[in-house]
Amino acid sequence: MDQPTAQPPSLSALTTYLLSRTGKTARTRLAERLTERHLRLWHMAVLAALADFGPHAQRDLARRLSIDPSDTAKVVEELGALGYVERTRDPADRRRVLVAVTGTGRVALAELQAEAEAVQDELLAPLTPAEREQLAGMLGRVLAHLGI
Amino acid sequence: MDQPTAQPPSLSALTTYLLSRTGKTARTRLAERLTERHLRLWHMAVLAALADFGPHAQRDLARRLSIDPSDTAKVVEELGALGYVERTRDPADRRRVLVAVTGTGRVALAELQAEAEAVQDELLAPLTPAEREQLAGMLGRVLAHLGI
DNA sequence: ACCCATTGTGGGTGCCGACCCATGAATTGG
DNA sequence: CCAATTCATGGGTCGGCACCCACAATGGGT
Repeated sequence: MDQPTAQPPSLSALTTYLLSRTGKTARTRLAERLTERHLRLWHMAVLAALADFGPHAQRDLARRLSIDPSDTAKVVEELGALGYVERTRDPADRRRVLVAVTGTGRVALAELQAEAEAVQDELLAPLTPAEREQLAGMLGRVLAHLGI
Repeated sequence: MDQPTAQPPSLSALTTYLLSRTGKTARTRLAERLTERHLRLWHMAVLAALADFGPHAQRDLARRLSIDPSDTAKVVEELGALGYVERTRDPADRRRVLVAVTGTGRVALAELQAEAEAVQDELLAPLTPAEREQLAGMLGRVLAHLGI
């Protein structure tokens, strides 16, 4: 019966591996919930950036999130079709397109954040609240150190 | 000049996001080093499983690592071409192919583990040794709880 | 007025991971 | 001994992500 399903210890000993693995399931589970809404992770990131920092020229959006400008255009186009963002030509520099989140967009973002928190509760179930804070703090420091 | 590059706080507040992000860079950096050796992550996982648990029928390998059997065949084939594993028909059940790691394979695996540890040092640089232990412990518990 | 840089956009490529199906060889169960 | 099952394998699909180039519109500098 019981098929041996344990993971190789020589992998489990590597924090690189543990990080990659937990990160992947986090990403996958969140992505699944976004897919139900016909969105991908970049859509959420763009919405968040606009909500947090206000309207952006599309170029700046790309730079901030380090996405390819060409891909940014596609994501913004899709968000526009859903009514989550508005695009207007910058009157001062008519090359630029100013992207701003709409009310609908803010509502959608709030829902997405709720989804993310739900995933987080699933995932971090075995950790105490104090540990979750520690974890978040350490990950934050790691990312900060990477200049991300 | 200074382009605003800060990440949206409403994302950074989500541990799901932090996990996904750190996990991704961990995965990416390790994958880069593997690519230099014309390998991918699954190759390393298969080698590790064979080294830790001894020879496997290909099917069991697939079940243990939850890869598609078809993909397993391809990975094993590539490892075989490099001389890292040996495949022999199981005389007891000639449908099965027994896969075993070779001496060369063990050497290669050791090198890959060293690479992984190097990545780990890069990544976790801002953490104290005690914190790294905590981190590894927490991630281990999270994965265990997921039944992975 | 002219050249050059910037911006947005469309189109395309390549890689990877996950998946699925069909087939042939071998084994097992009734 | 026949039918159903298991295994390995080759082939293909699909979505996501990152990247790149070309082009058209616009703006800035001199």
